[in-house]
Amino acid sequence: MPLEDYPRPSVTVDVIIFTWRNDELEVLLIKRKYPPFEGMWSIPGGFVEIDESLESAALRELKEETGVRDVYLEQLYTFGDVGRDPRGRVITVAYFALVPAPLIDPRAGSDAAQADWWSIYDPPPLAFDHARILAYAMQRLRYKLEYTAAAFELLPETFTLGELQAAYEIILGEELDKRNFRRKILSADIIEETGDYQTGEGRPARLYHFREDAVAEVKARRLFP
Amino acid sequence: MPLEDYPRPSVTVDVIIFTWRNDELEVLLIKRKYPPFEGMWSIPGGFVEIDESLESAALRELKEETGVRDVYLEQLYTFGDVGRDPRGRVITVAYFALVPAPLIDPRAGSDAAQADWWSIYDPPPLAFDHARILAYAMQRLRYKLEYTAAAFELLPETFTLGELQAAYEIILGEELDKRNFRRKILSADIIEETGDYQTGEGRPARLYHFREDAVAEVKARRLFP
DNA sequence: TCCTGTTGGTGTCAAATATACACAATTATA
DNA sequence: TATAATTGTGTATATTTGACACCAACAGGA
Repeated sequence: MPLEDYPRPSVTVDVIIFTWRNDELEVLLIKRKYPPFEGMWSIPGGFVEIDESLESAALRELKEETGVRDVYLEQLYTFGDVGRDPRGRVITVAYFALVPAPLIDPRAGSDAAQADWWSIYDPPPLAFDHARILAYAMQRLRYKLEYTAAAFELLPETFTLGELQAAYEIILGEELDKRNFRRKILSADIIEETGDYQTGEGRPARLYHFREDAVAEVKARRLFP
Repeated sequence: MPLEDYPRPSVTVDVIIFTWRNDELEVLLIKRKYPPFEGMWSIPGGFVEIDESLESAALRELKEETGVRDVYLEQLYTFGDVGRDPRGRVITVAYFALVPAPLIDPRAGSDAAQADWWSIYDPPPLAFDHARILAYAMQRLRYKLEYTAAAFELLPETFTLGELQAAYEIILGEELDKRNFRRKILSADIIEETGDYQTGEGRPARLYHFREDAVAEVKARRLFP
């Protein structure tokens, strides 16, 4: 049973990268340089080569298009509707990742595609069915935050409890009680004080950092009811 | 940017079908009639045609190979490692479904492939990387049961609380307290008494049925801690 | 027919967890 | 130095979970 006898779907990978920036949730998008959808924004991605795994392809595309490397990818969903790409039948395996914004300079992509962060709440029109993929990724992110402490992966290395709570509230879309939030996070034993303080308007806030040795454990743990 | 210029991966769909039969969890497998892995058992599936969606392909293959139709499929994961199929580069999108055993006669497949139920706890050696896919599906099923009331989808139309609890216990791999289990299930308001009883050894047991109008609601709800 | 084995069905109390809620402490800035 | 803004803290109540033991109803065999 040969494999190349009749027309078959092509396969791409797309990677949704979220971060926390400017007090809101943002996503990394690239501006398309070629047709179709030339000049429109889209989720970074590209075709899977014959000799690379899906995850390798996702990491390669990400590096080529955005300069981003060394991120932890999680498979999101595979979108395969017939009409989703005007070039022909293309099935895309979507991945997503959470990264701290300061680690990434979107303009470092080696093929100089224009890449930039966009607010999740005010994204540009997107190519293909990428708006749908983005919506699905958002839903998954909310789900993930409800069940785990994943928000740390979005924040910078040190952060205050106020910032952490703000991130949870915006992503989950509901207000949380300050005292209950702090108690839950602190008793979960996944962050530690750095000893430093962040100053600004109002009383200075303690800075915390995520306990890296708790990553694996935390990823499986349920934090919010 | 043409789509057919260089070698690309092929795409298949595989469908893991679980049911509850003979007081255990079973999975539907088919015996391969052609190489590779001729004569070995495998998860039903096949190539995605150019003009059908992934889910359509999954339903079609399922009907062709097992006679099973009208099941609700959920996308599981996409497996795309380079060496997983000896015929060449094949990426497979795996789906899974929960069905009540009595609804299905595995031998009704139109191309007369041999299809049969196998215990999850004693499966035959499987072709390709299907053992891995099956293990992943099992994990997902357990996860699903922990978080929702999905076990109903496996049982026949009417069932006793004893049967329901037994299914949960075997799938989750732990014993549950009878009184607490009943309290939780009944207070969740997702099953109703039929009014009939099932007789047998010991005191007759009330029969219940799942409240179909609660399906959507229940799928999102968390039942076990 | 009655004894026995087997499975079905029920309530309570204690512990753990979640929720609601208000004010003093510390700084920047006007 | 007064004011505005933000951080940081404890307790009481309600809800949920977990542990636990006995009687009820039937089948089958003595």
